[in-house]
Amino acid sequence: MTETPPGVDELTHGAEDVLPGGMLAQQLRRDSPLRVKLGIDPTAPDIHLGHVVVLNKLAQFQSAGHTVVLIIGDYTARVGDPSGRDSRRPVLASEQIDANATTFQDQAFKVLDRGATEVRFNSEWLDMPAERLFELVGKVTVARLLERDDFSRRMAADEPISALELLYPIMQGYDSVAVRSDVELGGSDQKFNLLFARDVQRAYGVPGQSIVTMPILPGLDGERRMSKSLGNYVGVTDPPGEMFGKLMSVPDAVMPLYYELLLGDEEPPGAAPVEAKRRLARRLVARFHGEDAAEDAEQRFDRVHVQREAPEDMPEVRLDDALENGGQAGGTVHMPALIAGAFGITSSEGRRLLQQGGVKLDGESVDGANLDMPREALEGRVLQVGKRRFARLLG
RNA sequence: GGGGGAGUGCCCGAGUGGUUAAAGGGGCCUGGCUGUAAACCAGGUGGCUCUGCCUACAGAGGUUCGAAUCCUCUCUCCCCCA
Repeated sequence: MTETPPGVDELTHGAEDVLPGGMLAQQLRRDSPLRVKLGIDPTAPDIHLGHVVVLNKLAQFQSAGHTVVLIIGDYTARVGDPSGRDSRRPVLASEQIDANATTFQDQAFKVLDRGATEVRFNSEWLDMPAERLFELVGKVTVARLLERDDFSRRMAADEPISALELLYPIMQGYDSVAVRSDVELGGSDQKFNLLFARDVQRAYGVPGQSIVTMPILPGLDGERRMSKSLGNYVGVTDPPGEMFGKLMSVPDAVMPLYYELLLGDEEPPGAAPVEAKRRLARRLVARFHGEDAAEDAEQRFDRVHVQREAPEDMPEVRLDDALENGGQAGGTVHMPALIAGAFGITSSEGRRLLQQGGVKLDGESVDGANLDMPREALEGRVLQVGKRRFARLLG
């Protein structure tokens, strides 16, 4: 019985799957650092906490001395991966993809060590002549591709599968060939793709990688996976206050997962749920914005939500700017238009909020019948919509 | 190549000539309760200079006093057969 090499337990801690069994441990016994791959398609411009789960794990490998290879899927983003989705993903415009690729890197390096990371764009090798593409595609069978869960399910349900989608796992697999990856990380929804890459690697006569998948982080709704398009995400570049607030709205039920996957820690035992959540929010904000910002964010939160006061800092809105057509003659301000201008909503929406009693001035509800108010009654006061939107009105 | 089916508001999904800005559900928003949790209750959810006006049921035409609903063409998607 060989000793388990140091590191393997930690490196697989929290993982959902580590396959094939025992392989990673074996790889770790080698003297040379492993090449650990992560592919990200820049389909949305922000990295959120869901990505962080995997990035954390990657950072762990990195600090253990392994080489992280971050692949920006600028080419595959044009293909569209349907994993975990019911419908096909729209193909993005290239300019959009390129722009996303840039912000993606910056954000990924909030978790990873930039100096120790090899960044590659997969257009580098995937943008190949048709002849070579045929060679690649010729190495795999449709049957093998159709083993994937959602493909077979969609086949069975008579739902469409575009040929392009079939290409996706093949290309992702070729990434592994191109960068000679020893290990690939990903979310558990990527399991098939990561395993499939092994086939592609072997078809090219190189050793197959081992794979480590991480559990999927639920979003702020506590139900569905965290994703930008579902709007249930916390971006790593969200401002401290927003990040704190969003985290405080996480359902209790998924809090243990947040602790586990994002902090690699247990929820503090015996703490009241609010307290536990507060610490979670505090720690995560500190991680991305620093300790000071986290403290400010918490104080601001208390002020607004515990003491129910207006925050100290809030956007300032000039009455004239908010009212494109200016106030009415006679110094009256049309409230729906003001609300719309101040908070970037439509005036119809502003009107509804007003009529439903959701609008306050200096903390006092505005009578919904007051569609027009004298300008003097507004200048210098704090306009509030709902619980958390504030603006200071300036003449 | 042939045949069949479908395109409705953020999403799903009713509606098949007249109180239809369009049932119902989901989501979301506001209010209540509260811990910006869950659950629950109430209201809202196209736009606007709002007791009214404008724009909307894939797109363009047409029939009609009147169309999301009927007709024509176009576009898109799905299925089956080959």
